Amino acid sequence: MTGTDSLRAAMIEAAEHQLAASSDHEIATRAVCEAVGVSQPVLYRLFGDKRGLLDAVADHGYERYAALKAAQERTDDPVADLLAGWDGHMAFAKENPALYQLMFTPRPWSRSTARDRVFDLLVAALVRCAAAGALRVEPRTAARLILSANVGIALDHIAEPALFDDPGPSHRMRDVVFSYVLTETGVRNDADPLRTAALSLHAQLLLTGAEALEPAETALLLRWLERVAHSGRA
Amino acid sequence: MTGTDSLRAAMIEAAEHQLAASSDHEIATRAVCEAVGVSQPVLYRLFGDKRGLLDAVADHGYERYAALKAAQERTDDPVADLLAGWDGHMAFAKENPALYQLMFTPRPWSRSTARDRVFDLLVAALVRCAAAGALRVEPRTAARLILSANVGIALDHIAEPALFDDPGPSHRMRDVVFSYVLTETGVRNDADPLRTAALSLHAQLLLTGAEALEPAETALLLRWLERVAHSGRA
DNA sequence: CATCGGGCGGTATCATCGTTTACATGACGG
DNA sequence: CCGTCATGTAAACGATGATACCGCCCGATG
Repeated sequence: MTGTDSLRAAMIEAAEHQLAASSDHEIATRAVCEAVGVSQPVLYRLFGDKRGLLDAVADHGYERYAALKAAQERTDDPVADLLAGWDGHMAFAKENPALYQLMFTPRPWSRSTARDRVFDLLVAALVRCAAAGALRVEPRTAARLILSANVGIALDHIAEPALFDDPGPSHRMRDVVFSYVLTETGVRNDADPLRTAALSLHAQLLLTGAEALEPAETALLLRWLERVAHSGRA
Repeated sequence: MTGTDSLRAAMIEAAEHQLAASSDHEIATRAVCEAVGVSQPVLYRLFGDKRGLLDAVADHGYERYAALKAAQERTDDPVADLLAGWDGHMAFAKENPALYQLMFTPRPWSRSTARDRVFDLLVAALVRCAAAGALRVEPRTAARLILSANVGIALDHIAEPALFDDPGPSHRMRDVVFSYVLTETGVRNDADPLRTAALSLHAQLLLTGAEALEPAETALLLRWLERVAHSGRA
């Protein structure tokens, strides 16, 4: 029992290691077998297929993902947990790009449940938010929205890893989707609404002008709007 | 000249066709060569690599994508064009799942510019919106947000193609991200943009105030905003 | 206790794939 | 007329995913 199981685990770990080390996000069944000192038929006995091995690697990736989540979440503020969960998701993608794509990118004929289980994890966190009265839509609906958006920017960042250093896009996306999903009390909008409103009116004034104001008033208004718009920023 | 170019095109088309027909989203260089009646070295002469062929297929996919966009957009309402562009993107993903993943999923060592060019296309559409005063953030920032979200749900739908029949999640995501990116006038287009911008800033000033302005200045600004907001009204 | 049978792993091999080498042909310019 | 380049072919090489077949150990059974 434990013999074959530990062998399974060893092969999965070797496969995951080689996947992370490979430059083209691919693994060779031979190399995995050699790494654990067995022959290829044992791989096909244990996993049935190369795809079976990859599915197992993806599921094992979910275990690590879940462990990372369980280690950091569970404060008394479910909304804060949600935000931290988003950032943790991005960190996981940054540290395991190949494994991340294996887990969250559609693979034909895949039987891995990693993505579904991450979805369920997210639903659970959202249900806690709903219990706190912070959720505006159905948890599964919100989860689909959040997970898709999260995967979207994560893949964007993986394609251009330099972007991982700038939390701007990720946090922007995060706040956008959460501001829809959560109630007003739950929103942590670090984008200054006053500033955006001022910018919007500034643009509109430049475009169309305002007949209700004298030209001098409009000019002074524009300068005030600039001061408001640049107040909190560099 | 045209000979090699038409050969190139034929191989790309054959590769794209076989990619769409393959069950595992993979192609074989041999099969592509046989389909056009040439030997394998010509493939390596024309594309250098299998990856080169895939890059060419992805770029050709962009051509079809751009053609589809050019055929449908360009009304006089740039915001409506944006919404139609989102739906067109989803339709493209539904009809060409394998090609879509080739274009929008990160591939190591890929030199395809398909995704970047789609990004530029989106930026252009957003600049038209900004010229109409409907954009609240920088076009490139908005484009990154929109494209990532669009790719996110598109991949979600590709993983579970039954979801393509329900426009709910896609439109929800679309409205969420657009409601952040566009001004109020963009999502509810019949109102006077200047008036709504003034109303928005008025509300924000009442809520939070502006540290960049003196209290007297803020008071005068509020009265001006009221005049602007009620200018065109009955 | 002797024997049998089935899990468990190894050896050798196959089919296919991506890629390259070596060679053939045909056009074109000096 | 001949060399050079472009263009294409035939054949092969190494690596890969997958398999048919053989042996070994070990517990069950008479």
